[in-house]
Amino acid sequence: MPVARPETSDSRVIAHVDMDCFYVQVEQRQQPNLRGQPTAVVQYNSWKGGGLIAVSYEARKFGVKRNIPWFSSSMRGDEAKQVCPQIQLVQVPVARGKADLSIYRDAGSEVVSILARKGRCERASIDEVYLDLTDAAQTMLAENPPESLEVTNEEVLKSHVLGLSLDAGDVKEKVREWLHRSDADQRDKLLACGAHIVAKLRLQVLKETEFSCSAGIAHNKMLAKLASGMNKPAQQIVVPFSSVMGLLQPLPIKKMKQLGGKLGTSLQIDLGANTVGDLLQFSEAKLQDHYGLNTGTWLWNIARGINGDEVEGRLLPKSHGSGKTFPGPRALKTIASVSIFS
DNA sequence: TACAACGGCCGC
DNA sequence: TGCGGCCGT
Repeated sequence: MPVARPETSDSRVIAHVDMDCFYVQVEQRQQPNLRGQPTAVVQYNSWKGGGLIAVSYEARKFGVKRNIPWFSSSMRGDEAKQVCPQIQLVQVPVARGKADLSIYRDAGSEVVSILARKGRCERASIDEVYLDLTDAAQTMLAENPPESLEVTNEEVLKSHVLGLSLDAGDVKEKVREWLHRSDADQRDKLLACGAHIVAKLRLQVLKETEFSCSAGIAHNKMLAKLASGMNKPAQQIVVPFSSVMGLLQPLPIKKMKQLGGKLGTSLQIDLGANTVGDLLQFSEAKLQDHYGLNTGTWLWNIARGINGDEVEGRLLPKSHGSGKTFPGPRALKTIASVSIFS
């Protein structure tokens, strides 16, 4: 059996790119008069003004909230009008009697085609992309490391660095310091390169598509995804190794991807674990007893910020036309998450 | 409170 | 392989 790389020394560079209120941005590009205005995209407007599926940040200031209409309704078009009378409501196109999201899917493809210039892309949803920048970051570190850059892209200096103390002094200067440290851990240097690359990519996306996005840069998909949502819109954040436990420890268990449902509830009720940090006290065997080998190991790992999931390289949201089936992306995933014990 | 969705993933 | 449960959008 080949020796597996311990996940605890994971030095990949993974970005999670999250488009900002994407459906709204797509409509605002089409109708520039909507830019800067409180705007929401609704589908099925016949019942109480339609369900909100995207809300601009201007509208959010008025308390307009996104709503998953087919799931415990909270706010619909009529209600949005009440709290924000000037809100612009745009309807999702309808084809064959159903909401047709294809214009948004196509707009997402524009973004992916730009991101894919720098690394392997996985479309996680209509408006979210994972990007594996390991190779690009290693190349940059070898050939053009941040510490030797003569001119630094201003955008990367707007990055957030999780755990960086910002009590006093010039924030931008502290970020510059962190990004350009020559004595940093090698893994942090790779993340710094990732931050530079992502900053440029986000500018390029803005230039070519007019869409803004937010991003998280970390050593695995789980952490990158957690981070990308922390500062929206139009911002990015890096998660250094040293900040991982501080991020996870107080995090409510239900906020973790895959733990928002019944499994998360069971962890709270059956194990009394309300934060990710609470999971640390349970042995792997104990978690496996409760939830099976795979899930138990997965839980033990994520509590420690370990996640071996690969960026899969799916550029298209659906697999139509290719009759080709391949054996097992699943097997790989299982091996990755168990490998630290071998 | 359901009402009007859909795709990916997983285990059986 | 197909189906149902689960999960997130």
